Order: sequence, then structure tokens, then C-alpha cells
Amino acid sequence: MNREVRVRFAPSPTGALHIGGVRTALYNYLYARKTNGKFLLRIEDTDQTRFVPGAEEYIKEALEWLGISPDESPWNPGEVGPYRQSERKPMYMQYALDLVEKGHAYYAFDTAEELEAMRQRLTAARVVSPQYNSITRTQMKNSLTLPEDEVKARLESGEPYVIRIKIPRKEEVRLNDLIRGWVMVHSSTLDDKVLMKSDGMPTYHLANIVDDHLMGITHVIRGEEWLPSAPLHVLLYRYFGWEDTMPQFAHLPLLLKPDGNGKLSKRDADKHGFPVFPMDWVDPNSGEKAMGFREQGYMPDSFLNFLAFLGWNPGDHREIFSLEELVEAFSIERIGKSGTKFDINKAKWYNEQYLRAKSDEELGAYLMADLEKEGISVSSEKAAQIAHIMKERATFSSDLWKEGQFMFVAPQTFDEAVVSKRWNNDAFTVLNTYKEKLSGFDGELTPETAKSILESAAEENGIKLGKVMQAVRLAVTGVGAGPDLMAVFSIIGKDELVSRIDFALKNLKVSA
RNA sequence: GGUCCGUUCGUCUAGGGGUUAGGACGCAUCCCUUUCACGGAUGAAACACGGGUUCGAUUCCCGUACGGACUACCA
Repeated sequence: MNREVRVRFAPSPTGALHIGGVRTALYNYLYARKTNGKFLLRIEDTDQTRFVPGAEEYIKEALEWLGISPDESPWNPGEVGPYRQSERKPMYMQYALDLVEKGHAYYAFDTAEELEAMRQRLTAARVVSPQYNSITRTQMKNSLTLPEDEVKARLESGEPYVIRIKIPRKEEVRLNDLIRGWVMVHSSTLDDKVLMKSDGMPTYHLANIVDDHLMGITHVIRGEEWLPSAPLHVLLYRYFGWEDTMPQFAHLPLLLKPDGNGKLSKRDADKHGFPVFPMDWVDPNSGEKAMGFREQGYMPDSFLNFLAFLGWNPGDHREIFSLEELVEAFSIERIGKSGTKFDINKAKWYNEQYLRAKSDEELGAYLMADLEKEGISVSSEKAAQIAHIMKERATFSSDLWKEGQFMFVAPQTFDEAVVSKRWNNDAFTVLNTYKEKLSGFDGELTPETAKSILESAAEENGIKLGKVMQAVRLAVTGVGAGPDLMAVFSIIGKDELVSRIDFALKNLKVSA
């Protein structure tokens, strides 16, 4: 059967979209594009108690920022909507009842206290895994143990109930994961998971099978944390009679902490000072803040490139991929099996690569925006010039301003270490001559003219330019390191240059 | 505890029965250079362990160890 590929990203609106979720979305997007299929987004909000306002908007904005927006979603619906499970609520009960009718599910009336008592009883009896299953259900209050008329009476009285799947006692459940191959689980280790909650909402397990089926999903690409419940899902497809159109599964490796072990979490972000969310997020309930890659200065294309390589690789030595190139190169077969430790250095490196590839004009525009906040105005030509000489040393576009402040603000202090090491009489003499020559110069101060004048100033005094170069830099910028000095001179202009040299000559003392 | 998944340089990974085990990030050294950076070159750095199978295993199989996920009327 050759169906159109339809994949989905199904986040829960319980907070900021985690980077692992973003990667899942990306892989789904890449696969859909690669196969000329459709990428859908479905909001899994069946747990009303965990709903967080703004979370859905966050998801939407994050995907838009990255340029991987879904083809069908709550805000851009296709023909299989609604795309929010809460809005699909009326659809689920009939499917649960269908299962009850077929004998694959049953009503259960146990209270939370009774369930807890059961678990304690089993734990006390040293039962390895205390769960609601083919053995224990015979001792609980459900439509399998209660007389038919009592079940009926309870249902009619409006007593709360759930619907549980009836897991067979002895059955081998197999699934062929696209990434992991055959996975086999014995049904005796599965429990009778709740399908319909007492509030009338389906659980994830029921909803995701019903929705994936109804939405024509062909491939389920999701995190590895779902692997243990995948056999349950296979069973559901079977009981519904949908096995022939059951999607193929691909369980992605987890994103791990950079140090030690375990899933990457917000704690790691706080601990190491790097983001794990695409964008800044303030939790509306707790007021807790989390930083985002976007606000830290990561660009969408570099972030995407970085993300794609967290668990996938093209099989050759290329590292830099545009979104289009990722689509072209992507395949599920090349996704790795093992968990991936998160390395922020690589993210930075990617950002540097992308930053350097940007045009001077584009980076100049970033710089101008930053300058505006500082109340400094500059022509776009000059901004582009500065971007040109600064971009080799920047990780983020914000570094253009942070690292290039001396272009706009004359130094008031000088790096002491450089002063004591480099500032001497020769430097003073050369700069003094340079200042005089500059004052008498009324041509355009280009990097070339700036340099030739400086060279003649050094020569006149019989001093080798190389000897005093760093002191010259110190005098004009206040520090011992930076981009090409003559370019800096040209950019700040003659008058500013002269006044800075003057200031330095008056304030810098030659140490004994 | 149980079930499932995993394990190649510090990190991301390529590879696959016979290789000098390749690349990238990071690190170190050198070169370039007016400094720093960029760039270039070089280097240190890995097949978890034990059994099989085999003429030969890092590669296949089985154990062990270690790690992880899951084990809710959460997704």
C-alpha cells in the first residue's frame, strides 16, 4: 500500500517546548519534506490539570522561528481536525466502548484509595511489579468481577468509572521499530492501562491511537521514552482492527545531560548557563524563567543544523547543512540508537560558522539594532564595515557590539597588563609624531593611509613599527587585542583617532 | 525490583570479520600575523569487560558490567 506519508508532532501544552521536543519536531518535518508528505501538529491536552496558558502559542512561535511550521495544525487546520485533543473529546468514548463490546476493555470502579491499597498489598506480598493486570483485576471492582446488573446500576447512578484495556495473559507482542529493529514484549509484563479517565477524557494511549488512525498517520517518530508503551499501542491497533494501516514506529534516542547521566533538563540549563529551550519562557504559574536559544543569540539555521546532528548524521564528513540540505540528506535509517549528550560548544561552533557566512550588510543590521538600544547611531555602511572586521571573532551577533564597543566609545582606562608590558618611550614618541602627522593630514583616512602615515612616523624616529604596534593599539582601544588596527582607525576616523591618541599620551605613564 | 533500550576518542559520530579504526567539536603545539581571532598544519585521544563462532573479531552470538527510559485516571 502506497499511502502519502503523514507524520505528526504531538506536544503537550504543559510549558516551554523542550529542545528534545524541538528535535522530534524537526525530524518529523524533515521526513515529511523528504518524502513529499505532510507534517501535522496535534496538541495533546487531554490532561486539563496540566494545561499551561501560553504553552501552545510558544510551540507555534518556536516552530515558526525555526521555519519548520506544520502543514496542518490547530491554527492551520487540514481536513482531519480538530487538532486539539480537548476539542476531539466527543470522539473517543465510542472507540473505548467498541473495545468494551469486543471484550478488549472493561469498566473499572476502583477508587484511588483502593488502587493504592492494592499496590501496597502486592508490595507487601513481594510481588515484583504491583500492577492492575490479568491477575489482580480479578480482585478489583470492575465489570469483569461485578455482576452485570450491578455494573449497569453503577453506570446509571453516575458513579465515576474508568475504562481499562484488558491485556491478554499470555501473548508475545512484537513491533518493528525503524530505528531499533524488532522489539518483543510479553503481555504478562503489561498492565491494564486506563483508556478513558473518570473525567471523560481519554488517556494519551487511547487518544494517540485513535487520532493517529483518524488523521492517517503513517509514521510515528517520537522520543525513546515511548518505547515501553509501544507494545500497548500495537495491541490497541490490533483490537480496533486497524493493524493493516498501523503507522511505522521510529523511537528517537534521548538527549542526555552534558555531565553525568540522565535526561537533559532545565536544571542542567541553570547549572551550566546554557539554554535548553528554543526561546525565553516565563512560567505563568511559578513565575520561573528559562532562557532560550533565540534570545541567547543563536540563529535559527545554525540551531537547526546543530539539532539535526544530535542523533543523526549524513554518513559523510559534511557538517554544515541548510534546512533544504538537511531535507535532502535526511533518512530515518541514519538516526543513531544511543542517547546523545548535549554539548553546547558544538552549538556555539555552528553559530560561529553561520555568523561568518552572513553578509556584512546583514550583520551590520544586527549591530545597528544593538547600537540603537545604546543610543548610538551609525550609518549602515559603517555598520557593515565593522561587521566585516568583527565577525571572525564573534560567536553571536550581539558580540559585534559587546566586543566592538571601542569603535564607538573611547577608552577611559587601559589594560594594566598591557600597559606595563608594552607602553614605553618609543611608543610615546611614535604616537606623538603620528598625532602631529594626522593633524596635518586632510585626505581620507583609509586603512592604507592610516598605515603609511604610522609607518613614516615610526621611521622618522628610527623605531621599528612592530615594536610599538601593540602599544598603539592599547592607546587607541584600551586593550591589547582586537581586529585589524588600521581598519579600526579608518572606521573611527581621523578626529577621533587624534583625540584618543592625545588622551593616551596625557594619561599613560611609562613605568620604570 | 521488573520490562525494554543502549554502550567506538572527553563530546557528537563514521566504519564494519583482516583498516595506520576516519571526521567534527574541544584541547595542545607550530605556521600565518601588528595583537587576539580566523585560517592552515601537526599532535594527544576510543572500539566497556568476559566467553564463544571464526584462520582472524572492534564488527556476529551469549553473558556480565555500566548507563538510560518506562513502571499514574501525565504525556
